[in-house]
Amino acid sequence: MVLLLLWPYMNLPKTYIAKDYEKNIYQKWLDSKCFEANPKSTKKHYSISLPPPNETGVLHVGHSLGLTLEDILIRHHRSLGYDVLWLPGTDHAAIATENVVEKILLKEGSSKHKLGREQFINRTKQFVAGSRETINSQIKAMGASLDWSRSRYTLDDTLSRVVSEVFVKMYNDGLIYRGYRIVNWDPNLQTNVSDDEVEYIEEKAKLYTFQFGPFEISTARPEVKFADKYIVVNPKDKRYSKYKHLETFDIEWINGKVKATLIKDESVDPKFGTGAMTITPWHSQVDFDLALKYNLDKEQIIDLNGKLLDIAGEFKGMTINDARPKIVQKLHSKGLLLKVEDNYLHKLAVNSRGKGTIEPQIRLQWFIDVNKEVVLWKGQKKSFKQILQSVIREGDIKIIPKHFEKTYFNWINNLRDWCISRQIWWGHQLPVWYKDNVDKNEIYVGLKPPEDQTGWKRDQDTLDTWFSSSLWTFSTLIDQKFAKDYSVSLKDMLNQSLDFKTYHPTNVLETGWDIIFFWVARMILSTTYTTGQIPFKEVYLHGLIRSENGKKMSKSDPESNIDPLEVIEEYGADSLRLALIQGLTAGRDIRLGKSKIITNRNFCNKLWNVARYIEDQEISDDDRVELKSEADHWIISRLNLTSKGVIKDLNNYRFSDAYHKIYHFLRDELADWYIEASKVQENPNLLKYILKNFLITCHPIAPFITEAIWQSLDQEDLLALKTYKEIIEFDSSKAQNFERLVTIVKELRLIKKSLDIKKLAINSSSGLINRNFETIKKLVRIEKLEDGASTSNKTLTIAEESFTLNIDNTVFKKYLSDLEIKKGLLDNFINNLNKRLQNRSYLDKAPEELIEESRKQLQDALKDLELINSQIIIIKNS
RNA sequence: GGGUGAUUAGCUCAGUUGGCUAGAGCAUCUCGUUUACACCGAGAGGGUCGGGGGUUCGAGUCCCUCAUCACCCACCA
Repeated sequence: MVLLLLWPYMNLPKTYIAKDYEKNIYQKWLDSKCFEANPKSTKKHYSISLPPPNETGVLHVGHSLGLTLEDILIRHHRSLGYDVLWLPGTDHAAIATENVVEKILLKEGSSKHKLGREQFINRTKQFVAGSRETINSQIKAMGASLDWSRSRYTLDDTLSRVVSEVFVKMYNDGLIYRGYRIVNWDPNLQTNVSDDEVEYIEEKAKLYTFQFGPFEISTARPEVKFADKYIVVNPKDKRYSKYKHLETFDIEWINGKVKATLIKDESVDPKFGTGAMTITPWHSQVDFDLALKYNLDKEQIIDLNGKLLDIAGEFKGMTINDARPKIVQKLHSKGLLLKVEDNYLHKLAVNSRGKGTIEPQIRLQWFIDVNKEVVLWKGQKKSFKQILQSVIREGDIKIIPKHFEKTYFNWINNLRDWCISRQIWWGHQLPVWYKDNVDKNEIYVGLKPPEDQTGWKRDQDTLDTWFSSSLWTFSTLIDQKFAKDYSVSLKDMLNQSLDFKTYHPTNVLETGWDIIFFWVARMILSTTYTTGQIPFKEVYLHGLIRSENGKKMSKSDPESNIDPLEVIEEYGADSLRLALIQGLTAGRDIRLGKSKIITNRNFCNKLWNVARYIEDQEISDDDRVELKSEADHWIISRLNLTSKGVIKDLNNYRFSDAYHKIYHFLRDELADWYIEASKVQENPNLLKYILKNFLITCHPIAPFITEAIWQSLDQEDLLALKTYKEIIEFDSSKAQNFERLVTIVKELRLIKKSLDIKKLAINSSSGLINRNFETIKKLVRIEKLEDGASTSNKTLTIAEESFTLNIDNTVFKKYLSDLEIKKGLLDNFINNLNKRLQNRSYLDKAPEELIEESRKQLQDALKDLELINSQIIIIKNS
């Protein structure tokens, strides 16, 4: 006890326990309103829209990465002196949310249809109300410096208004149409989904070959074949050259005779199976396209619940899975089954939400036309497809990393009309009314219901979630006072909203590459159309986070799954942030495991202890900073380099490089060398200066710990409010002297270590060594060699400084082998340089600075070699 | 079938317009308890940069080719 009291007083505890600080610090930031944007400010502006998480979501490590990168960019720009807006919000996530609520209802023995639309929506609102705060508080735990005063939600009045406005505008421009098209129908969820939401799961299935009149046809899906009456072959296929295009055949089939027509079309692959196939236009996109091309009949076989219709005769009402073997059996009994192959690899289409099997259906749906050239962009009428291509091609928007531009173009080239209607209730209901009957042609599309509502019925469908999120960058910046004022047009709403005028286009969209089609492309589409502006100037794509063994993280595998909330609790948000950017490359997946997080927790603790040490120093009252020792000049030169380098890296999205600079400075320069040196040649005011400036540099990357230390330095203001500062001047020749000192210390340590000498003493007439002798003594743990103490003293020269050592001949000779190795390396290097410098072509073609550098390198190397040689001679002679 | 990315130390990865005597973290090994820190310090070992060819004064970096892995898109009757 007594002993403890005698220990020097320390402000800070010995280890940094993040959770003791982070919540308080975040609250302080909130209280100071330092995250709030100020559009009236005369500073330059910088803005990012947070990709809105699902309101019912729980923070996962993918969110953490996005939040970390965006927060770094945001804080970095604040430090650069910008007025900054980072706008948060949540997405209503139509299908996902409806799905969750339906499951809850199912448990209660209820269903959405039992409740009815209004009650169901109320129920969903209730459910959602609680969970939005959950995700937001988890975002705060990451340290994200969002402007919460501007938080938005996709179902806000303003955003809903904009959704309707854009729908109506597109409809009036003829860009939205209603039509019968093949859609991806999910019988489980009773809705269709967009092409991009369909996933394919590979499975083994049976491939059946049947006799179909004179043709043999193969299929994995006999149950849809009832109404097949078109055979398609390739026109170049010689096996079928005796038959003519449009020739008809009477064919015995599942339920008796059918009349079938032959179609010859290039799209058929003659190498697959028999080269002949039948088509089912109602339940296949490709078949549907063929049917359109040749104007063929289309018949529905399967209903919306996945059951067979009347056309199936005796099989009517059966589900597909039940009917399949029975139909095969029937065809077999009729002698029409020729072959069954078992291991046919087949890709099953499923909904990415809920994994229900997709059953293509023809349905009357709403679409956005991507090919109609009526959209005004840069003074020309273009199609959405053309605009999507041109903004990237012409550099209006830059994608980082660049190679994703190819993926993007590839997707756009294959883009079909975007199906925007969904048969669910949670979301933006279509602003569409029908007179009397849904199937009749009288349609009203408007912001408000028809004035005389008698006989009008609103479309029951809602819009694809991505329709509203595609408006996110600008719909969130519109003044909310306009939401219900229909006297103000959409154009005026934009023009009169200061936030929109100030912060749009946003500077960068930061998101995962997996969302480039869903969201990035659609934002460009909707935003250019509505505002005439691009939504963002740059797109930074990050990769997916994988577990340490390279697998996708999943909650079902708790061994490898990293839960950010657990990590924050145990190691702190900063450790997680640092781990996420260590080794990060744009667009590439990263592996994340505990070890990386622990490394960075250790790094935080190192910073903590450096601060602890510095705070313990007696700082003189005047607070004046002055450079005294060579170490002082050196560390300032390093700090300068680090600080400037980090700023440059962050300007260029080089997060990992910035990380390494900070890591290197703290551990290898400040802690290992300068602090140790400063214990001998004290300069506490400078130490504090270095710490403060280093904290400013680190703050965007590790905001919590830097702020915690800043607060403990008795600072009255918040670190979060500080801007980058110029580092004071230094003398570079003095800085270089210290560099030489470092070389000497390293060499002496090596001698002690490799020659296993416990006590080493040196003597020197060198000014550098004598000025810094106490430092060397401390760093190497050596003694001063008394003048004339021994006649067997050996002379060494390192970094141009000579000194004598008290080692005996046998030990000294062991040092020879070290020197020989060094000499070998140096010889090699010199040879290469000589070769290069004697090469005529090199001298002619290489840039002058480079040649100059080579010459200097050679000079230095020769000098080193000379020293080593003389050293070797001394040792050999001793 | 079309496309993209990757292949660098035992592991995870940097290496920006070619200038490299190829780096970092982790792991391994040796040494060390020096009052900021053992969540520490001082050191060491470890690589013919996937193979082959080419362009160049010069290639980890650019081009061609092969191999392996991962992913995306389309198709799969």
